[in-house]
Amino acid sequence: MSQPQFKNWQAIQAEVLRRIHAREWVPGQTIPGEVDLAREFGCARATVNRAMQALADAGILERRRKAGTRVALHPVSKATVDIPVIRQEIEDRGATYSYRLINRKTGVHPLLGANALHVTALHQADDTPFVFEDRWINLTVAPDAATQAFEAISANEWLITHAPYTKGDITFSAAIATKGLAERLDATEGAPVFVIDRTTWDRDRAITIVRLSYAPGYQIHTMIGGTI
Amino acid sequence: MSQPQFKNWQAIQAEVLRRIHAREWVPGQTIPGEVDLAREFGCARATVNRAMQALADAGILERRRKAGTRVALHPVSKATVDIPVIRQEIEDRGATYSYRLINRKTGVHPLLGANALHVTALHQADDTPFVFEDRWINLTVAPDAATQAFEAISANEWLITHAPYTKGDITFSAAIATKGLAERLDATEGAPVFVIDRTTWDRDRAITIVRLSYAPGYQIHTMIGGTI
DNA sequence: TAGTGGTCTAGACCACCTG
DNA sequence: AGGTGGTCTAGACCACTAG
Repeated sequence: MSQPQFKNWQAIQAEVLRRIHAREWVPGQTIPGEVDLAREFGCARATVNRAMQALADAGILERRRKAGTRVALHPVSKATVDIPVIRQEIEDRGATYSYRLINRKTGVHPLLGANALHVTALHQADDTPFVFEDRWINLTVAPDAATQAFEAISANEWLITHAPYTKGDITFSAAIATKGLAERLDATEGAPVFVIDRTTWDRDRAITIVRLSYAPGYQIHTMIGGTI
Repeated sequence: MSQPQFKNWQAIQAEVLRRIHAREWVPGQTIPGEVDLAREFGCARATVNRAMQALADAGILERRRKAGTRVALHPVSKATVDIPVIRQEIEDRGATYSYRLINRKTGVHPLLGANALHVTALHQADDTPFVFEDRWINLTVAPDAATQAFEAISANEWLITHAPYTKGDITFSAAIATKGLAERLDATEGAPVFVIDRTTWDRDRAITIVRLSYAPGYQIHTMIGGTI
């Protein structure tokens, strides 16, 4: 038995990936079970399981009890996008962060109801407009927000420490700068604007709904398969 | 000992999340070690480890040997975006997919070198332009592409099964439809266009570089914390 | 209903890092 | 230098589901 030994799950993961890329295992094909692989690799089944679960999380493999493990037919690539706090996003670029509250008043929101707070603000990088924030906060869920001026600290930042969420919806889209938005962002009317709409929830109650309109030139960068 | 028992890692994960949301453990705070938690939860340390690793992957916790585990100070939310094959993306919307090759010729690309293939094509949903694909393929890495007409099958689809990649860079941005692009997409000049630039690699060799320009109205939707 | 992955356990050793 | 997380093991039982 001169079988090479694979003693940790990362090595097993790499070997499985190698076989897929070398077409020893092709998409759609069922690969050997964990017991067989453990024997072949000379390790415990739990170690194989660890490696295979990581690959299944990444979308490379599809696993089902009884049916076994198959190489994914449509490798729906999963890209992980980091959604940082705006302050940090600006400071990570080596720029100086500044914040300016534009408006703050209570009102009625179609989804959040009557007890809602509407806050608009501008985040700047080196005193240049970076992103315009248009936010509604549910005061029923986050009553403390009613006592916050949001002049020194942005709602973006305040909410993180005062109203943790359990889940959120995010939508990325492209839009055109309207006249009003163009003035806020110091851009020309009709310029392309990257827009992020986000709703965050505490269980089933919506905490806040925000639209972030980024100044022209903004990009979101991410990687795929980088960690595997 | 009337301690509630947490017998599986999901239950432990839920309990940890509960304590964070209930502010029993606040951001920045070091939480008890795995041995202590295992004793408290009445389970094995490996089970606690499983739960904590999942939370660390999600960005909720920060773990370091010797230093211990802390609640993340800046919960850099990680949103997972699925990047499906265009055909599937259209069919998932209940629309009929169709594809039309626009141009195909070899040429020189500044990054891929002289042995490159340039392919432009249009993907349609119910015969309406959906996304314009502008792609370069490295023929040194994927020589089989030279014999492919890309008339019946799109390069987007062909590459998946014929040139698996190990990693990729992705950039999302917003742009304005130029005159030429507007004609391709059956849109008006100056309309907002969502753009995805992607470069995929096989180890250190770039396989393909593609720009996908989506017809106005396109959105990418994703969730955050949905799986936790 | 039988086979496969999902998970737990108790113990062990190791790698890393902070103090 | 010592404490913490990272990982492996051998064995066991359970949950799901294809045939």
